[in-house]
Amino acid sequence: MPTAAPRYVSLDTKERLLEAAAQVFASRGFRRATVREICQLAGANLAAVNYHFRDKAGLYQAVLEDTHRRALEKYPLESPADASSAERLHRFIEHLMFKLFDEDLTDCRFRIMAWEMIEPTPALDALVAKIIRPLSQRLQAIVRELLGPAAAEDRVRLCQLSIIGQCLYHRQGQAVISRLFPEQHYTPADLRRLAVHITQFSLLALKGLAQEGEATS
Amino acid sequence: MPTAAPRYVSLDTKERLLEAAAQVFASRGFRRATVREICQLAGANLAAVNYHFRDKAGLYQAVLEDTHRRALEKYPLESPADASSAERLHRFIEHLMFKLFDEDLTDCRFRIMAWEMIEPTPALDALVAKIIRPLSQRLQAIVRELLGPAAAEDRVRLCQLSIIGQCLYHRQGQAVISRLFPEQHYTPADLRRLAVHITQFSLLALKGLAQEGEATS
Amino acid sequence: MPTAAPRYVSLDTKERLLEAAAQVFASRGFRRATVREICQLAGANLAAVNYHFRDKAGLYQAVLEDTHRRALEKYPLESPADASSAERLHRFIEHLMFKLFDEDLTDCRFRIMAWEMIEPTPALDALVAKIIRPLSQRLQAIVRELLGPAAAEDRVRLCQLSIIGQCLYHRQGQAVISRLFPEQHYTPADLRRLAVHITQFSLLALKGLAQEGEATS
Amino acid sequence: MPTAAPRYVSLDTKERLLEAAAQVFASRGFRRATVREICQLAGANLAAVNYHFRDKAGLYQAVLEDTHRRALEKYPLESPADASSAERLHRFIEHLMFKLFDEDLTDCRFRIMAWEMIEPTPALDALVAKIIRPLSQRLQAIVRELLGPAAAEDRVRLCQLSIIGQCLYHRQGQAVISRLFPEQHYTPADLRRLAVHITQFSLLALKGLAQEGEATS
DNA sequence: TATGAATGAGCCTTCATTCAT
DNA sequence: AATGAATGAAGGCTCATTCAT
Repeated sequence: MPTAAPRYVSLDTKERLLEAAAQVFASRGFRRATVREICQLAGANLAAVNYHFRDKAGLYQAVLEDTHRRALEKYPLESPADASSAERLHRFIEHLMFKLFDEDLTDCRFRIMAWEMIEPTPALDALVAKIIRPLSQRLQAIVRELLGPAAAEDRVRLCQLSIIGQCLYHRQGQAVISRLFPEQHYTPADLRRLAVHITQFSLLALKGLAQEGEATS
Repeated sequence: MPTAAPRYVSLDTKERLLEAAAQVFASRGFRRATVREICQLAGANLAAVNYHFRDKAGLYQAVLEDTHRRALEKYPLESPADASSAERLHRFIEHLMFKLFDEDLTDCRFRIMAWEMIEPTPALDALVAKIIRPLSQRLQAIVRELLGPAAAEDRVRLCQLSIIGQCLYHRQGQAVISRLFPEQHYTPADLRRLAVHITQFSLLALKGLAQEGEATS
Repeated sequence: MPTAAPRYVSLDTKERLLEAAAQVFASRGFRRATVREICQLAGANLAAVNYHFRDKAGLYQAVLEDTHRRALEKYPLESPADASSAERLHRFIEHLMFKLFDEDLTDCRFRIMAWEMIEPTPALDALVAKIIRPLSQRLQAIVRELLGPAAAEDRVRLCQLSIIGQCLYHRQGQAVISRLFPEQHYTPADLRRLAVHITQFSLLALKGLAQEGEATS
Repeated sequence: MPTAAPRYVSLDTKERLLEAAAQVFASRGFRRATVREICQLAGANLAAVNYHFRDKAGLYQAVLEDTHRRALEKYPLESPADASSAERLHRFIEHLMFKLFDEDLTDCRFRIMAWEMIEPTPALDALVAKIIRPLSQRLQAIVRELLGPAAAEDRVRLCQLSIIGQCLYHRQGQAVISRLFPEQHYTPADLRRLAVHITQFSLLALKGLAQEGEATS
């Protein structure tokens, strides 16, 4: 009778690989990440990636799935429908900002997504379907509430893109921003302030557009 | 009767190389671009890059300089100080949007810059100094006018970033946007509409912030 | 019945590489030696050098260390302090001559050093520290004994260089020597004769200098 | 009637090339010298070498011939048979030492020869015939005079090699010598002192051997 | 006569992957 | 189940040389 207890021996390496890969993929993107660096960081053999995940691409896929699963466990789909739409917009933006600058990497989906935007891989379709579209729909609902039912579909979409754009630029444009404005930092306190600004900026714009819409109709 | 006009025959290879490089660098970034692909596209020998530009990095530098020079010829520095600040904001945004989506590649600086944001090269500092900072200062002046003299430095900066972010996202997030919103296109007409939206969105936000500022003081 | 003895099969490539590299480095020097030739001679893949030694430079380093280790095994540090200084000088010279012409390549350090003299690499400092300086000090002690305690530092040094020079020239000047004097060969017997000559030549000089020194003082 | 006067226009480039090549070949040897560096130093076009000398090898050949010709003009074959053999040995050694360390490069044959010893080129045979053998014969004559007529052919040859070896080592072993003995320099004064040492060392040895030879016979 | 331009061969290195235990 | 060893493809670069004026 073999040992009945499950053996977690080999999970170790696999898990370490996943963790190391998440880190490397998040900071370098898929293409610039090297299997070597990942294995080294994980203290694993160079061939371990191919053994456990068939492929560099397989590892990437696995990282995405793993991080998604973990994120769902950690942040169950919250839907505090009771809060005001303005409040919900603020929370959405703050959450996104913190994710984008989360050095902890327990959930690196957002940073990896930033890479996928620049150099998409075959994994992008799945990412969009599983992560981005749901987020987009939540944002869309908030924006629609704020614009009023009369707002055109186009208008809602463009506003949504305006909001997301403001957030993402701070992550993707960091190299430029830090050169233009060395005084701009990204401590948690800064991120909170930033979220407040973007929320305020967007709310004012949305309210203005809502009024214009009414006036027009 | 011999041709009196100078013959630019031998300039060809160098120019073809520059053009091909602009294209490849714009679509792949510096690191992923390969000298081989550039030479192949230009119909030139692999060693031609070394001969004419010393380096892959030298070629990159040359592309940036060449494209900058060409851009200055094509779009001389306009300064219609007579227009209203709102009008000037609109023109700034529209100009930026058209640049970001200029498939013509006579001026690929903006697309290359999008790459530099993600994986900066030593050329970034020069790019910031020569191209980005001047643009930033023009935008800053406009924003300050709209926010009023009482606005804090910080506020001006964040608003500027909010505006730029809205514009850039359409370029950098295209892979995601096209999946989320297949109906979103980027024809010249679309770009014009987009510029109008971003201008409107930002103006409303800026005006709102200006009023709040006054109320506070 | 499976073999109980450990199987060194997989050590082969690395060792073959070391051996081939020793041969090529000894005959071409570091710069002119090509990884290709080494790999071909070793029957190994071109990337094997990178795998096992990281670098061409790493392989070079490894060759030097390996050959040094092997040499120490083969010729343990002899210190027959009982012999006369003349006798010790003779042994020193003979040993050096044999090393310089050891075609066996189990110890190619001396031939590689001949290259390092011409085009030094970063490895030279270590070579001097580990191999040359100890030898030099042994020779210096012998020379000092023969010159007497009154001899100036300078004198000892120059005599040492005169002795080494006589030995090395036979190795480094071989291309010229074999053309000038086709009758000059380097069989073991010749080497022994050569060592006798150099010893005799140097002893006479040293004794003469010692007497002069006395006369002067 | 074309211009009768000879045109020295193009000689300039050719001469500059020869001079630059001498310098580069002397300091790097034939193989490590690059056409690029030579042309750059000469301020000439990259193709100039091939145009004027057909080949890198052709340029090398030309340098050797040119330098030889110049040397003959500058130092006509002196044969001061009146001086004592000891005196002539001293002059021979001092002359060689100065040549080996002549940074001026009007006559770089000796430094190039040092390279030919290490990595011979097809030019070596000619070098030996035209330069080295004559020198060798002069030295041989001096040595024979000092050893006396009874000395065996072998003995004369080995003594000759001992003398040359002492001289050459200072040039070829410089990388090692400067590490072992930082106090050893090669100013003209040092070279004179060095020549005195080597002469003294060798004379004592030769005299000793001459006496032994007499005693034996 | 002389040269800017172009070329092909070769070098070292890195990378993801596969093989053979 | 896991890994040390090995591999082929590709990348950037340098070099001596040739071509076309």
